[in-house]
Amino acid sequence: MARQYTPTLLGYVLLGMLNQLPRSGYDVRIEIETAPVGQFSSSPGSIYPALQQLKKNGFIDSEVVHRSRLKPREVFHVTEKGKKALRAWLRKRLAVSDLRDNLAELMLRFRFMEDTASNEETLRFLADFRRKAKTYASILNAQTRVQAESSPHLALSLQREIAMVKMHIEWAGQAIETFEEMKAQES
Amino acid sequence: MARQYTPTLLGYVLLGMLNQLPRSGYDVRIEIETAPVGQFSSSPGSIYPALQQLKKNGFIDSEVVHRSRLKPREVFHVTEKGKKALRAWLRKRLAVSDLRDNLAELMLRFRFMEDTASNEETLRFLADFRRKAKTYASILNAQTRVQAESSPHLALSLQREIAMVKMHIEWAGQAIETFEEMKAQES
DNA sequence: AAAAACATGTAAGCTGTTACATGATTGG
DNA sequence: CCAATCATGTAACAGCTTACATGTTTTT
Repeated sequence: MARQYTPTLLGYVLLGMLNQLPRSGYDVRIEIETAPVGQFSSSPGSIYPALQQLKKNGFIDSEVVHRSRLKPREVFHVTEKGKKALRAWLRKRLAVSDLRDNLAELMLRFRFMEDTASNEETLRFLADFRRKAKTYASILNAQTRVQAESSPHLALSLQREIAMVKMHIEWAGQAIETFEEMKAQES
Repeated sequence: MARQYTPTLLGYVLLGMLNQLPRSGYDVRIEIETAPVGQFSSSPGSIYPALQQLKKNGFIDSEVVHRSRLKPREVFHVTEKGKKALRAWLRKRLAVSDLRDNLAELMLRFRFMEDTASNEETLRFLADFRRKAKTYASILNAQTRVQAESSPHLALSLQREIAMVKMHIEWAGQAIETFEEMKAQES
């Protein structure tokens, strides 16, 4: 049995995009180029192999479409297996270190929740996010006390990091409010 | 003539660290592991080849040291060529898109300026940083007006991005103050 | 005597990048 | 008919990761 494959970040992004709307590789490239979803290259050498990989592993499937009379396009859509993988990615619990190292990925996850996750699930994500951010904030504050007076460069770097986490705690608070209101209106 | 090699981000970080203090590969690994400078792997397969590459291209050199009686260590130091490359990296002008895609690198540059750059140079960097951040902020504000009412996910993502840039503008302001005071005290 | 820490490396593999290559269709 | 756009791909390479491999010195 071939050992299991897990998509890369780019793979999940493609999964997320195709889950919004089935598309051709070309369409995906255009969107990544114009509405930068992350800092991914939109070059063919980047996108096409990634799509092939996803297809080979059964996360997406494709059908060839002759739209009017243009050259036939290969339109990809997410399979059940792909949807399952996407949902699992979106639901993954956060680590405190993600706040420092994987912010971009967390934000991508948040954005793709729009098409797959319930408001309840989004709220769970945001609550987890805020909690982990608070933990990280206290770690950083402890560091400030320890290093006390170091170089201005180091001190300012730490200050920036702290300001960053604080901002994210506030942001999460606002976001939670937004989604709680939406939940209230549902019932 | 071999086409010229430019260090990768990891390469510059190693250059910066060795510029602070000559070290062995092992010492570098330990520091990257314990005081995370970025999200680099501290594994030997990551660090040693990177050092070899820098050495091969004349950015660093090494001497074998028998410290007391431990196994001989290979201690690396930055050459003139390496220092020149490091300074060039630190001085590189910023692009607006760096604020979105390369924040981590910019902050690494700021930190390594401590050992190489004058306060004047640091101030130039910060001024450039703040200016580019303001440009980016106005771009984001324009986007807000355009998309107006979209999904809460997208709207909140954009809000977060804006809060982030604002925070960085303020941070740069503080940092500029700090370094201007230092400059004043110099004279 | 064994375990932990010191110290350095190699090999295989995956991703993603740039550059190259191809061909169809549409607009001027 | 020529250029631009549509559309898909391959090849070569760089960089990093994990896992493997090896041996020494110090501590227990």
